[in-house]
Formats: sequence, C-alpha cells, structure tokens
Amino acid sequence: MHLAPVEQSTPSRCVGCTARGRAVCSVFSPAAARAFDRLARPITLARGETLVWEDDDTLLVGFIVSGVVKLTASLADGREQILGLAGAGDMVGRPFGTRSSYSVTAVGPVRLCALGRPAFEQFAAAHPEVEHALLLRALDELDRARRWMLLLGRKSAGERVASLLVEFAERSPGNDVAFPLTRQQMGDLLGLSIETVSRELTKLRGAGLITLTDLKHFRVEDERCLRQRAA
Amino acid sequence: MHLAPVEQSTPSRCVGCTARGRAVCSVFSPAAARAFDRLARPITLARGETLVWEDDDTLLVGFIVSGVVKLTASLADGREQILGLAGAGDMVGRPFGTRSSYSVTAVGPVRLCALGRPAFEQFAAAHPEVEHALLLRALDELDRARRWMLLLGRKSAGERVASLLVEFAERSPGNDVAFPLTRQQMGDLLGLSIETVSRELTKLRGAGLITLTDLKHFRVEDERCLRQRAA
DNA sequence: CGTGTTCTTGAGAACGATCAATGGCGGTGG
DNA sequence: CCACCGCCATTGATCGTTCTCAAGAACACG
Repeated sequence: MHLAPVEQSTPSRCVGCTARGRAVCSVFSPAAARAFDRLARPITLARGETLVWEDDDTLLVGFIVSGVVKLTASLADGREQILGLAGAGDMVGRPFGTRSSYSVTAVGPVRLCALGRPAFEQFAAAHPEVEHALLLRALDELDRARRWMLLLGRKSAGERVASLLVEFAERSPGNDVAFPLTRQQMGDLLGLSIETVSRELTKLRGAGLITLTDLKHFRVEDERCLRQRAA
Repeated sequence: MHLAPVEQSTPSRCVGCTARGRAVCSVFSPAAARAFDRLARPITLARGETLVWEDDDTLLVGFIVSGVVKLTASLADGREQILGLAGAGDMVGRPFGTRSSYSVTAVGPVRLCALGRPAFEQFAAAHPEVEHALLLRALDELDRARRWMLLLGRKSAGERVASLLVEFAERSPGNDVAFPLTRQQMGDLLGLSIETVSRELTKLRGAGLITLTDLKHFRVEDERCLRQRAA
C-alpha cells in the first residue's frame, strides 16, 4: 500500500533531541510532536549574541537544546541585572505577550529550537497538556525569581556569593565545580560590583571553605559551612 | 415540570462576586463556575493574619475578593523581604507544588475564596481554559517579579522609592494617592531600611515632586520628574 | 611572545544601615 | 473630654559596607 499513514514518513526531529527529556516537549503526544516539528526550526547563537532585545516585540519562542542564555534587564545608564539563566530544556521568549521585558543573550554557544510566537500560541492552545507543562514551569520560575528577590533585597555581599556558589555546586555532579559565568556576570546576577565578588571569593578561600583550583574552577571544601554563610 | 435543569436551582455565589471581573474566575464556563462554587468556601483574614507560612505545605489555594495580602520571605535572623502584593482577583497559594517558599499575610482586612489545593488542581486540570488563564497570570507575575529584581539589584534608594510611588500613583485614579503600606512594609518591599524610605520621601517632598498631605496620603506634583527619578 | 581581556588587590569616597532621640497620631480608659 | 500610652514616622549622628577609581597580575588569544 502506498497510502501508508503519512505521519510515518515524516520522522520527528524531536525524537533524537538531546534536550527532549528535560523540556516541555517531553509531554508532547506523537501528534503534537509532529505538529511542533513542522513549526520549529533550529537556531544557533554564538557567545554574546542576543536572541531577544529588551522592550522589543517578542517574535520568537525557543527551547534550548544546549548551552546557557542569560535574561537581562538594564537601566538607561548601563547598569545591568541578570534576571535568570536558562539552560537545556528551558523555554525562552514570552508567549501570550507582545513586549519582552528583558534581553536574552547567549553566555556561550547555544543551540535552540525556535518557532514564531503566534504559531506557538496556537499550538499551545490546541494542546492542553502543553499548556499544563508550561504552567508548571512558569510557577517554578516564579518561585525561583522570588527566592532571588530575597537575596537581592536582604542578603549581604558575602551571603550572596556563598548562595551562588551553593547553587553552582548543586548543579554539578562532583565536588569540583566550574564557574559557568564570568565575575562580571556573577556580579550582574547578584547585584554586586565585580570587585566585591572577587573579594568575597578570596574571603571564602581564606576561610578554607573553597579552593580556587583555576580561575574557572573551584572545589567545595566545607559544604556545611558554605551553606551556613549563604544564610 | 419539576425536572427542570438542576443547575438552575443552585445559583452560583460567583455570580455576585465583586472580584469576578478581575479574577481567573472570569473565564469560567457556567458549568465550571458551579463546580468551583461547590469546592470553594469564603475565608476572612484580619490585618496581620497569615494564611500560608513560609516552608509549610500549601494546603490551600485562594482567590482574593477584597483587601491586600503580602508575600514575604525571610532569613533566620529576621530580615524580611516582601516578594509581592496580591489584591482583588489575584490568586494566592501554590498549586502543583507542595511547599510554599513564602508566607502570605493580610495587610488589612481580607476576604477570599479558598479551596483545598488538590481539589483546585483537579478542577484546573479538568478545565483547560482555567489553566490557560492561570498560565497568563503566572507569566505576568513572572515579568513583574523580574522587573522588581532590577530595582532590588541595581537601583539606588532614591530610585527605588520613586519607582514605588509611581506604581502607587498608577494604581490610583486621581492625583491624590494613599499609601497602601506602612513605611516598614515599603522598606521590606524595596530592600531598604525604614529610615532610608522616610528620608527619601522627604527629599522628594523637598524637591517639590510630591506633597505629603497626610502621613498616609501624598499628591504627585510633577509626574514627569518623578518618573525620571525612578530611572 | 606580545596584546587584550579578565581577575585581583588596594585606597578612598559614597551610600545606606544602625543607634538614638523626638514628634505626631490614634485608641483607650479614667 | 482629656490624659495617657503605644505605635509609627521623622530626623540626626555615626558606623560599616559596598562602590568607584586605579594599578598590577594572571590568563587567553593570535
């Protein structure tokens, strides 16, 4: 029969996607995956490239396949705040809204899977399980943003840096952790100057809580104490 | 006929609800409204009463009918940060998650409409239009939280206070605005001490941008300049 | 092996917190 | 009705933390 189900003849690219397990896409039904596949196209960003600009119309929604992007907001005089990081499986962009209130910029090389915002909105509306998954993620992100507000509003510089190192350590398998960010980016995330970040790191080193093996790597020597300092 | 549609005989309390137009409930189908009505019960809180405690299990989801609640997180030594305010029509609680990462406390007398978290989750899952509305709200809240992160991380005390006054003014119809918060609460929201808030208010008064008619009311004299100071 | 970038360290200034005292307002009870 | 009390807000003086400016060191790149 040459009238075999046409779906079989368009194998989904999603199937082999390395971010599949972590992304919203994991809840796609086979039909949804095929529909998504037709709409999405791959995009790559080099380090420093910006996908969405603050205050611009959001034309795209993307799902990160690999790499890390930062979400940043800034003031007229150039002061910048990193609002969050997004990695493999995370969504970037703002469905159901026109203006983006932040920029999305690649921290390193990034691959993602993008579609037009209106197309994605239609797709989501047609698949309640997708909207449910988006809701769960949005609520999680909201919790994370709010926890960060406590850090920005009330924690001291030392507590902020310790908190960040704990977060890095939690995301890393071994005891030896790589800084995924430059000092400048850590400052922008913590609401501190680059010099203060550096000084607090040397304080922690001096206290024996961490060792800086390399400029880009550290080792947690006393996790208990480090967590305590994170307050 | 005594077999008239049974739905007609259980009029929905939602129908007369004053928060109806602003809440997620506005998208309820008649059937959804009746189902919601069976599950929800009214709750009142006095000023200072806490509905949900930080780090506690979230047992309830509520929709505010009138009044204002604050969402707060705090550190072991008592430092506190207000993460946001919720008013008529807003949802409080954390569906689809067990632990609340913040407390919910009444700023003044509050009336709300509450149901058990699991019951609400089932209800939401059964009504995709409700989940869609929740998603839109969650994304909006996320944008607001992130805008606040820029304030907490990078704005000066003067800019923070001006930003807050602009927000108050935007929510008020006339030029004469009431502070919905005490100085302490404003400090907790802005990540500042109570004294700094007070000093910045007098600076703005001295500059002629606002007049403090009463301790609890101010008038915007130069909105353009005030916005400029909000950076 | 330079050259540019990033990181560290230091000195000084500025900003906001803390401590302390005073003033204003509302509620309560005599 | 007034006096008292408690809470909230303002103002001042001082202290500490963090930022800014500046120089030098370590590293990454061609």
